[in-house]
Amino acid sequence: MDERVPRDFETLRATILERRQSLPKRIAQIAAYALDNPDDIAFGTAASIAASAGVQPSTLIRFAQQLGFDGFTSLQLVFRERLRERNSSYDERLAALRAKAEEGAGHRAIFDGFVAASSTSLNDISGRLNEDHFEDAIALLAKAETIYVLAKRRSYPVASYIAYALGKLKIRNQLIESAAGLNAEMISFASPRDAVIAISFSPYAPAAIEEARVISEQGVPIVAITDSSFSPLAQFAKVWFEVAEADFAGFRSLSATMALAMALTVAVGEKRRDAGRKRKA
Amino acid sequence: MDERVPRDFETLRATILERRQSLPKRIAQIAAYALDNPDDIAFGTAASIAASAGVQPSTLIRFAQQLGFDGFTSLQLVFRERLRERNSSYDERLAALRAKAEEGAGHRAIFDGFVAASSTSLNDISGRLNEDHFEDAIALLAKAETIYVLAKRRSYPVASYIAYALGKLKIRNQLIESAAGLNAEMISFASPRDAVIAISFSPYAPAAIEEARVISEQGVPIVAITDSSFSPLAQFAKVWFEVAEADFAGFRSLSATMALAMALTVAVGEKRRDAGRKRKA
DNA sequence: GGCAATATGAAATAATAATTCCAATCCATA
DNA sequence: TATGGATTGGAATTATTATTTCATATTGCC
Repeated sequence: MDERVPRDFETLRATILERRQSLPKRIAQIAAYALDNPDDIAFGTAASIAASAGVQPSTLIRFAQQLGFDGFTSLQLVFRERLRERNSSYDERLAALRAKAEEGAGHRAIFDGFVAASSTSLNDISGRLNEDHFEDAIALLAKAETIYVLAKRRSYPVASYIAYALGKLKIRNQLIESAAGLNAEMISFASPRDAVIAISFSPYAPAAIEEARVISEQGVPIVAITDSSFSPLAQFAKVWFEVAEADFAGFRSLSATMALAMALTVAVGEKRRDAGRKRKA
Repeated sequence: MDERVPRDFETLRATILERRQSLPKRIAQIAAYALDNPDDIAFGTAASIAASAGVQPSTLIRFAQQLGFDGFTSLQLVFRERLRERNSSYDERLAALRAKAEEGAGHRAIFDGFVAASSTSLNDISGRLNEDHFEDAIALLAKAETIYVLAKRRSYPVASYIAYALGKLKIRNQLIESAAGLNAEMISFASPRDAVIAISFSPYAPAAIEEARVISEQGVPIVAITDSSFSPLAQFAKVWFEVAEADFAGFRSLSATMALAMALTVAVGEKRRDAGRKRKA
């Protein structure tokens, strides 16, 4: 007990991670369990925790001792303290954030700001998603041969995630990228039997708008995700969604757009699976 | 024990308030204490709580019995459960949505699921961001000549957003992409005066890990965003963040990672501005 | 492959904590 | 103010739980 014993959870966590390599098998097992189920450690008895983790109570005590505690009980105190702090400070933290962000102080405030912006955006979209539009968009995309994904600059991350997800769902798709300068050719392959997911927010990237125009003139239906009815994207789209992302420090959140994009993608995948099943039956 | 015993904290609270008038003095005393210090009830022992409340342990037990519990222990369980639920209410909501989606309950459920997964992730990260690590990461990145951004597959959208934001903030950066197959060369330019933001989640893309290894061997400091202490990325990183993203329908949310990434980026921008101002003054 | 050091399992033991019991006190009512 | 019932305090008892111990197994090393 003369060594410096971790007194708060974060230190404890760090200590465990640091020593992980050198811990014996069973001790490592309980170490992993502790980090995964901190609540169980906080409330359980040595016997119950040991059983859940698949070890003997004595191992649990040895684990505590290796960390410098004099027994399981003192180790448990750290886990309990963590729960206490977490719950008591939540409301206070939220109030403090607003004040802090106002006076532009501290990096933590920046982080909290982005979290708040994301939460706000999610909260907002969950209340105003138009379900009819959503169904229309899914139907439209589900019958497409190839789904083209079109987005530039700020929206590009969303496009790349859609492309990734479509790929994982084995849905043919094409991300319209500008690297090789072959976008025009890529677009020219699109036919009315395909479909496009286009994403653009103010200030609308000119390239994205132009490509959307061209592709819609080829008769390819477009599902658009954009930020207002005045968006140039909306006029080219068969179906469009309005997503209002909150911003912080000059950067808008992408969380609502991401959530909508993922939902569209997965719903399309599901619809296709159902259609395939029906065709067989 | 045949009466209906309060099984959740809210019911218990209501019951206590209702009967408050008719309770004997000492019992009322412990009742007031319980509502004022629910955490103490959750964590303490009968003796310690009784002492804090200024009563005898036996009174505490009588109090529990008057409420219909068969002893202090069962009363305490309600207080403990309350602490647990505080943390897991989002999780439960998410679990309910997952179950719904499983049984094929409409496309709206899919959308709600992704929104819930994102909210959960944000909620989670806001409580467990390590501020010291955060500051370390900012300091490390702020003094880098070039910031390299490394992420593959699912994490790639985050990387592309970071690159976009760094660009807007006029911070020199290089996204390590695989399109042209020149990654090795790109990486070889990195020096210890640069820094890397690397992002990878289980199952870790082998290319990402390998590139992180090489670049760290060149002495370039790495800031990693990953999902567990067992991540191979963690071992190469100077600073690393654990982000637990909730998943839905097989796709994990990116919202927490995005929020952290944006906060890092903007904070680095701010730190550089401050440093520049100081130099001039 | 054999030996020492280390780790683990299981049961015995010690410690701690909950509960019960009974005498003392309080309080309302006659 | 006397009396019965309810309430309370505090110690005794019982239970639960943590810890220790020791025999057995495993691991690393020569």
